[in-house]
Amino acid sequence: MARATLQTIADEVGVSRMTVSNAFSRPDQLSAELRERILAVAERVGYAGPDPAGRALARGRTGVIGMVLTDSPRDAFTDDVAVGFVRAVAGKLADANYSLVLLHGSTADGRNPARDVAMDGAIVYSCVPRASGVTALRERHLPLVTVESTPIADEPRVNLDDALGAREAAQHLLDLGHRDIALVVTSVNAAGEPLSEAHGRDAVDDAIGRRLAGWGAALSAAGVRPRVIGTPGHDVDDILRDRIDALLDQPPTAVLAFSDRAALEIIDQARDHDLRVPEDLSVIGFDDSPLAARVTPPLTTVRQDIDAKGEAAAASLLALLNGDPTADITLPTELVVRASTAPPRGVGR
Amino acid sequence: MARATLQTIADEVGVSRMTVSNAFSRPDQLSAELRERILAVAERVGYAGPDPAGRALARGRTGVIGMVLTDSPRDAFTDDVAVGFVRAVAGKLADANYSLVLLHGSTADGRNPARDVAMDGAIVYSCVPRASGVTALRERHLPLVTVESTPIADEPRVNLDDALGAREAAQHLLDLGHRDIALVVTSVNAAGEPLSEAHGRDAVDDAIGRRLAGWGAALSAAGVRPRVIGTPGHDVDDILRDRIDALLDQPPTAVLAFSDRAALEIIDQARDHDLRVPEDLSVIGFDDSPLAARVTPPLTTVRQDIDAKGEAAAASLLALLNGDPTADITLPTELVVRASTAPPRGVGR
DNA sequence: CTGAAAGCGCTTACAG
DNA sequence: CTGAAAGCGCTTACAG
Repeated sequence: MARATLQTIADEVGVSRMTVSNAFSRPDQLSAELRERILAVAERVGYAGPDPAGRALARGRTGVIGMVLTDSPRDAFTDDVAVGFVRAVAGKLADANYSLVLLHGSTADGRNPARDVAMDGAIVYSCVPRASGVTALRERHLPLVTVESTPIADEPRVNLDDALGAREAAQHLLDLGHRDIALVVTSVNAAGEPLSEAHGRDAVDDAIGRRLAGWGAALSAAGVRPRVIGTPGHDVDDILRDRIDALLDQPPTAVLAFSDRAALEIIDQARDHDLRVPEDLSVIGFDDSPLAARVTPPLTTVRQDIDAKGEAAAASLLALLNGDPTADITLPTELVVRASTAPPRGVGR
Repeated sequence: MARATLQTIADEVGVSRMTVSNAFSRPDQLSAELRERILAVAERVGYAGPDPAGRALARGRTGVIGMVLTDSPRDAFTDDVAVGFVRAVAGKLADANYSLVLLHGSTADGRNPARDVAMDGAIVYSCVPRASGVTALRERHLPLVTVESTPIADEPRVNLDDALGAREAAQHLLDLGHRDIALVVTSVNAAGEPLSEAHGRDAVDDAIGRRLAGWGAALSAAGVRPRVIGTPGHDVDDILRDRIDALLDQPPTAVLAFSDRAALEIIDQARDHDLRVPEDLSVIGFDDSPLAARVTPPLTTVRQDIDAKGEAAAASLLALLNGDPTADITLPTELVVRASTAPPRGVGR
C-alpha cells in the first residue's frame, strides 16, 4: 500500500484535499464533527499528519534553523564553551518552536549542508570568513546572525566585549608586578601576526583579534612588549603544544591564554617543566568554562556568559525572521581572579 | 525582484528548466560548455543552486536525521555523556553527508518537531517509551534506531551491557567487604520500584532497569539486600538530592549510583555530612564521563565508550536507510577502579 | 463551513 | 546531449 497523503484521506472521507489539510492545520476552518471524522480516518489508515517536506515547500518555511561551526561537530563538541552555546541556542529556539540543525563543513565530494539543507535561517558561530558553509549561506540569502565571527555583510552580530576582558586580564598581571608576559593564541602565522592581516585581506575583526588588541592596549601602556606564540589552527593543537613547550624552556613569569582549554594545557605543561603555578608562572584563561573553577589550581580567567550569548544569537535571528528590528549585541566580560595568578618571584605584595 | 529559480535561469539561458537542474545535480547529463554557461548565469543572478525544499519533495529525501532526547536540548546538553553521544552521532552522520537536527519535545501549543520536521530517519536516545517525540516518529513510519530506550517496535537497538557493568560494580563492593549498600537511581516510585513496572505497563527494558538487575544479581547472590533510593525524574533533581541527604543521615558503607553525575552529587553531600570518601563511604559511578578522572577523589566507575555508542547508532540508521541488514548492538562495559572505593571501616584488607 | 484553482521549486524516467 | 510531461504533498487566497 502506498503511503497515505491528504488525498488518500480526502477520498476516503469524501471531502476535498484541502478540507483534510484544514482539519490538521486550521481546525477553525471546519466543523468539529467533520474534523473528528477526518482525524479518525487518518488514524485508521496510519496517516500521521501533513508531510513536512510538502508543507515546507508550500509554506516557504521549514521550522529549522542551521548552525555552522568552524570545525566539524566532532571537534566543536569537545569544547565546553561551544557546547554551552549550542545548548543555549537550541533551548531558545525550541521556545519559539524552531529546531536546530548542525551543519558540518563541505566535503570532498561536493556536498555542503549549508547549501543543501532546507532551513529558514542560520547562526554562524566562531567561523573564519571564507568557510565554505558561510559562503553558501550568504549565497542563499538566508537570514543570518554571526557570532564571534568576521562579519559577512550587514547581518546582526553578537560578540563578546573581548577587548575589555583582555585588557583587564593583562592589567591584573601588570598590577601583580609581571613584566615578562607571553600571549598564547590561535589563527596566527609563525611570526605571531594575525593570519588574516598577514594575508592582506579582511579586517581582523574576530575574537582573537580583539583579544590581542585588548591585551596589547594594557601592556603597551605599561611599556611591556609581550612574546606572542600561537598556531595557525583554530584551537589547541600539536603545533601550539610544541610552541608552549618551547616557551616554557625559557618561561615568562605570566601568560595570557585565549581560552581556558589553552590555559589548562599550559598548566599541564608547566608541571612537566617543574614550574609551579602560580608561584613560578601565572596563567590566565578566557571563558570561565565549567572546568575552570574545578581544576587545581582554580583558574583565574575572563568570564563570559555563554548562555546569554546563545540566547542573544537566537533572539536576534528570531527577530530577523519576524521582520523585527535588530541590532548588534556586545556582551560584557568579567575578570574572575582565582588561584592561578600571583606576583612573580621576588616581587613582594 | 523575485527570487531566482531553475526557471529563471532556464529562461535567461534559453534552455529548459531541467537542463539547468542537470547542470547542478547531474553534470554528466550535459555538455561542459553548456554547463559553464548555465553556472555563469546562475552566479550572475545570484542563484545559489536548487532550493532544498523543492528538491526534498521531489527526491523524497532531505539529508537530515533527527535526534530525540528525553529532555529539552537545554537539559540534555548539560550532561557530558549525552553531549559525547551527540558529538559521535553528528560526526558519523557527517561522514555520510547527513546533518543532525535536534528535536525538542512537544510544546503546549501543539507543535511537535518530531512530527513537523522533514527528515529521513531518527535516533531515539535515552527516551521514556511514551515520549511525544517517540510516538510521533513511530506514526510517521520513519526509519528509527533506539539507544538506551525502551524498544518501540522492531527497530534496531543500541544498548550498553548495563547489567554486566552493574554486576561487576556491585561485586567490587562485595569483594571489598561491604554489606550495607545503597542504590541511587532515577525513574522509580517512592517505594524504589521501577516506574514502568509499578504502572503495570511496558517491560522494564531501559538502562536503569538493566542496571538494577545487574546490581541485584550480584548482591542477592551474596545475600545482601540493598536500600534503593531514587527519583521519579530522569536525572539528578531536587527530589533525589533530598533523598540522598536523608540517606546520608544514616549512611550505608557504600553506594552504587546510576551515573557519574549522581556519584559526584553523593560525594558533595557526603562532605556536608562529614563523611570521607572512600574511608567512610565508598561511591561508584557509571559512565566514566570526562570529569570522573579529574575530580577528587578520582571516581571508581563503570566505563562505557560513548563514541562507540554514537557511531554504532549512526551506523545502524545509515544501514537502515540504505536497506542494508541491521542487528541489535550491545556495547561492552568495563569497571574502572579509582580512589572513591575502599574497604568499609573495620574491615582489614 | 467547504471546494476548485493555482502554485511552492524541483526531479525522474522517458522520448527524441 | 536536450526537452515535454508528469508528479512529489502540501497550502494559500478566493469564491461560493
